[in-house]
Amino acid sequence: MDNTKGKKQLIIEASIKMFCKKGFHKTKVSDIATEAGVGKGTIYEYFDSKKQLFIEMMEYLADQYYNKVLKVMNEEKNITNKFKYYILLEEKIMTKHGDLAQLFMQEAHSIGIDVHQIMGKKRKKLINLIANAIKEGIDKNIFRKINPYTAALTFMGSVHHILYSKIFAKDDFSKEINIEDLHDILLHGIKK
Amino acid sequence: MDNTKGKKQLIIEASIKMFCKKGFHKTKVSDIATEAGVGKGTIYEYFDSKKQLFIEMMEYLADQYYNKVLKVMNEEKNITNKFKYYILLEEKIMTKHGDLAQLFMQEAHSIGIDVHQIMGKKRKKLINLIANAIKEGIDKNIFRKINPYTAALTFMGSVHHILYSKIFAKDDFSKEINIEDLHDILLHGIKK
Amino acid sequence: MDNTKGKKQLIIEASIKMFCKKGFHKTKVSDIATEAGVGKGTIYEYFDSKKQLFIEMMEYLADQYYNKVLKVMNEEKNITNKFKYYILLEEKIMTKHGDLAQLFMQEAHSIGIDVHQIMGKKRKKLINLIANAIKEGIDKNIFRKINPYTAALTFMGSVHHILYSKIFAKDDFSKEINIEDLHDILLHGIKK
Amino acid sequence: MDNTKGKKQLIIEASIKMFCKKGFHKTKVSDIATEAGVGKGTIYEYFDSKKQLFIEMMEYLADQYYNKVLKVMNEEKNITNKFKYYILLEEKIMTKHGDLAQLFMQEAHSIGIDVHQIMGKKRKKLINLIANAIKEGIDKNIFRKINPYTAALTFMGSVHHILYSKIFAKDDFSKEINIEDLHDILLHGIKK
DNA sequence: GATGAATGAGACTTCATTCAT
DNA sequence: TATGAATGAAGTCTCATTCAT
Repeated sequence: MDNTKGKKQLIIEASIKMFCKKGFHKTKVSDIATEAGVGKGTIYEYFDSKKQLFIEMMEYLADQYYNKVLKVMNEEKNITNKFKYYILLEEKIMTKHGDLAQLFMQEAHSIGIDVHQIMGKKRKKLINLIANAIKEGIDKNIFRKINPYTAALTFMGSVHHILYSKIFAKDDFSKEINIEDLHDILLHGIKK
Repeated sequence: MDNTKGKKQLIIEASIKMFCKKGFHKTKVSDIATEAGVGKGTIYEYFDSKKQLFIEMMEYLADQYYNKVLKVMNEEKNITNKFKYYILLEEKIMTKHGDLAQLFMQEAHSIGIDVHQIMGKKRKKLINLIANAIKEGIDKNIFRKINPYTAALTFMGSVHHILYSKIFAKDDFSKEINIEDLHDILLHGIKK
Repeated sequence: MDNTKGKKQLIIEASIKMFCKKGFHKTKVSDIATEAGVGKGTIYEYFDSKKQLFIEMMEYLADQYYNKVLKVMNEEKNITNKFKYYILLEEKIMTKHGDLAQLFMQEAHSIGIDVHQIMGKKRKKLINLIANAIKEGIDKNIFRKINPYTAALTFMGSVHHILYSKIFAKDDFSKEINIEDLHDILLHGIKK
Repeated sequence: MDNTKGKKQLIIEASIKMFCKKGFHKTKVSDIATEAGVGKGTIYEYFDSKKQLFIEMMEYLADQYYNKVLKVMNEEKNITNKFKYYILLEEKIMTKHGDLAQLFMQEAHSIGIDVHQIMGKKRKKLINLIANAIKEGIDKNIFRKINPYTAALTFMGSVHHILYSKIFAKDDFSKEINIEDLHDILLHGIKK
């Protein structure tokens, strides 16, 4: 269990904790080593560089995230509920691991990672997941005939933005936002 | 003309260019100085530190952005068109200055700036602007009775996310997204 | 009065104040300019460099100091009293302007000034002053036949060292030192 | 042998050499590193800053100095000889390591170290050492009943000042000073 | 003469990475 | 395999000095 795989995992988990807390540049490799309870040199046994560790950590997180969404989308059969539960899942993730969401968006450029290249495929899979649910809704005549990708991106973007506001920005009005409203607006639109 | 205000402005504009191109950490103070055509020390005549320069630059950009949105919202009287033009404005901004949008979100945390504290007020004003337009739509019986803040945040989040996808992520399907669809979905919702 | 000579004097006096307070390296040329109420550039009208200003300031102080000792030595005719008053003068100077004494000793080396070359002549004059008083005492058969220069240096060194202890070091025992003891020991020696 | 203690010692010794030669401000950390034969970064493994290195170096030197004086005072039993040998020791130290003495007095203020706080205890011990020898002389009825602390400070001050003149100032008359005169004057006083 | 905005050389310090053990 | 002492490249910031006004 404490074999090679175990130690790599240990380091990744320590890096999640530290990178989330302080960001990429303010986290020292030695911080991660201390957090993981290994020597500084050991990190370089498993990862080529700090940057590479960051990339692998991002991929690991993206996988975890995708799997959670996948589970929700597969388990819930009612179309509109799928979207409701997706929103609830996002809320749960962001409340518990919101700093991860920030990490994803924030660091890539400044590190000089082409985040689109790395995360692209995973993101594509995720969007497809949502878009397929929308397609299904269209096919079942529950949804209007709209571009499912546009709709998926719209839906995801709205959810992220609002939850981000609600959880981080702490505007006075953000507090009053409730998940039902969000669900309602996204499903029914603004217009009468 | 080349007075104090002029030189400070010069440096801010050079910093926009460099920070956008390389991000905060990879941009050297000397890079900005060279770009601005001034000496390295001159930067420190006008700004206490690199971090402070970044903050002032962000505030400058936020003002510019707000003023553009304000203009659109004030000039267009037709409610649904307001939102259409808002989307078009965002598309224009992101196409031309998309790297700015990335800057905003990306660097703050890693620099150790409390971006919410700094940008909070400006963000609040912007959300109010959109929310007021929605309120107006509700009052005129054009929009459904929804929470205007939730709607505003939903709207803005969707627009950003989709445009970001369209312009940066360059997914195969993102390319096919068109502004009309976005406008349609946001106004009419997904459900029939 | 506010002519060239006046302004140079103004700068020297400001430099005394600032160099004493913060030392050579921590005093900025602009500090001195502000203190003198002139522009930074003006300093360079009167002095070639910060270092040169420091040297001229030292010479100015050395003159002042010498003149005070000279006055005491000339005015008091009683030989042993000359030494008593010399000690009292030193005490007064060190209490009021002790930071000057520190300046003299401290900065020269670190600035890269050959303090001995600069201050040498003035120091020589001062030692001669004391040595001559001792010679006079020897001639008048009041003092033992000792080397007057050794005695002068002994005398001056003791006075400085003790007053320094008393005024700056603030040892528990230094407080109890009194000027009469010092005078007594230097005049009568330690041995019975 | 080349263990942690050894390397720290190595750096301290290199710093003595360089600080003495050029003073605090003109000595670069890289100078010390080169002199010690280590990398620049290694200095910071052992010392928090250049200033801290200087302080630790001062403490090290003060200890060495105290131990030498202690040895002389303990080994010589004849009271008046103690003072003779003390003078000879000081002469030896100042001839060999006179630049150290300058360092002590010169740099502290300009660096912003409270030298009195740091060196206070060590200085106190040293003065006690000399004062105790004087007390012993008084008890044995060899010395007059004088304040032993005033006498100790007088004695030490004189010795330093004269040796400083002799060794550094190189006055014409300083050359002619001899140790016996100094010893004689300090023990017998000036007055008949 | 007087000014102070502009300058850029220079030094401290950090920290990712290496490598001998 | 695991380690952490050693390294040195790199970048921010300071401040004496200049020079156009």
